[in-house]
Amino acid sequence: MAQKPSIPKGTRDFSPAEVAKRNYIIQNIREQFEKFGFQPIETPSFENSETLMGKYGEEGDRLIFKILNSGDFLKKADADAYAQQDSIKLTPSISEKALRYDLTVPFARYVVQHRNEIEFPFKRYQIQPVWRADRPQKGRFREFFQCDADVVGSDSLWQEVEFVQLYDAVFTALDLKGVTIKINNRKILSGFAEVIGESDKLIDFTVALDKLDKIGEEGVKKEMQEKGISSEAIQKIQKVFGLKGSFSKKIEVLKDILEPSEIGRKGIEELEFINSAIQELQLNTANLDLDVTLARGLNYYTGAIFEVSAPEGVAMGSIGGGGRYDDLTGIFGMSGVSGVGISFGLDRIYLVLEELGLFPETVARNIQALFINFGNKESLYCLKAIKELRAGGIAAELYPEEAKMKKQMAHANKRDIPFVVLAGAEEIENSKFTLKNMKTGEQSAVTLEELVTKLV
RNA sequence: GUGGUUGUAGCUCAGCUGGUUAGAGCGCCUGAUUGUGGUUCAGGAGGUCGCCGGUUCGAACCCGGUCUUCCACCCCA
Repeated sequence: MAQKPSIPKGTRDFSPAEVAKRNYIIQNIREQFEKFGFQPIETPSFENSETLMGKYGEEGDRLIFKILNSGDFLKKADADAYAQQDSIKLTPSISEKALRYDLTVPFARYVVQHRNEIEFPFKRYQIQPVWRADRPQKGRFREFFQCDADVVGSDSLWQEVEFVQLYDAVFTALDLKGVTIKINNRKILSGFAEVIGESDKLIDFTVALDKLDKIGEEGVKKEMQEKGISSEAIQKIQKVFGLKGSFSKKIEVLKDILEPSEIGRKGIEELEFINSAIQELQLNTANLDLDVTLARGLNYYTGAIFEVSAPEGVAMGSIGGGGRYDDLTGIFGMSGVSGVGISFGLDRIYLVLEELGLFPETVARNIQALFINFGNKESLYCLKAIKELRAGGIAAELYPEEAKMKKQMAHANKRDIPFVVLAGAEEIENSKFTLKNMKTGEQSAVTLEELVTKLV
């Protein structure tokens, strides 16, 4: 009969304490988003498959959760594909909907669909769960929250400058000091590929370069060679591997390397613009760093690429990412509209704050006082007081059963309720309440007015 | 999707090369204390050893499968 209940791989339940902490993060992010002028939208959990499929590359398609058609779906299945055991070919005929994989593509769809109602540039934020059929690991789930802020309809590089500041503002608000905002530019990467004469191998080249800190210089070169990039070509950008020092020092080296490439020079120009603005404006707690090995989201980023890593010493993948995509809405038939945006990984930020003990103690909402239940007459007397307290903004409740005193006290204790109020025959007679401080154990007889002032 | 890893009470973990009734600490429940919790003391409940199958006289332990956990690829928040 009773099967052991469980939840799917990579999903989680959240306890009241966990929800409180998650809300604390969301609240801070939302506050900053709104301060920067972003407005919230929400989109459905699932989209038409064709909206999502093919937007994240082949790998992405594999990781999209497909929803099986309702009804007798096999009747409409592609018989050929089924006979050939070709899952990829069969899928469109048995699944027409899929769970949202990220918030960017649904946003692009939203913009195109509502273009006549939207005032551009449009700054929207969106905080919703997304789903990926990935293999779970630490900080990697199959259902997780993204908190995105994007601007569409503005080519201005000031947007990038604003996003760097937004990252800084959020992590400062969360008291998470020392995060590194890594920035790169797709044009730099294109420049590299151009300089070595391998423009058609841009993706292979950058994917390999992205692994520099993981597999080292030799590993990267080896992988590049395996992808058909000659050692002479690699030699031309040898300096890239030794790139270090300040932002401007790296820029100087890049200028040298990318001199022959027009697109490369353009990338440098953009990075310099952003960096000098940030130098002038200053960041509160975050660091801005140029990282030419950064190559995420290459499928659509065309300009700036952002990634945020946790403070040093915390083993966690990136806690945020983003970038500029010049033709965000082109895939849905609305071309020439540029987008740029960033994302915060709520679940990972949670793990980092937890590890560093950065959640304030006050995140969990709790009642101020529990009234002990001595019976119906006493309960009514208490509820009148509780009504007053609530009207004054104080959270309070009555223990629902006329249980043993010990049980009621223990309940207050386990719930970490700071005060207990007792009102029995004697208190009622004197129009008083006995207020007990659960931490110190002190208790005193007070009037209703005193009760309100003491519990505020 | 590939390779590996983990799974014993609510929690953290013991359990000797397979051998009777599977243990500890913490937590939980009851009482000492029928208007006083957090301390103490006494007692108690709780496990188809992830699940299914196999080998064996006998399996928590060995084998296969499956689910789950974590890790490395891939990719990514």
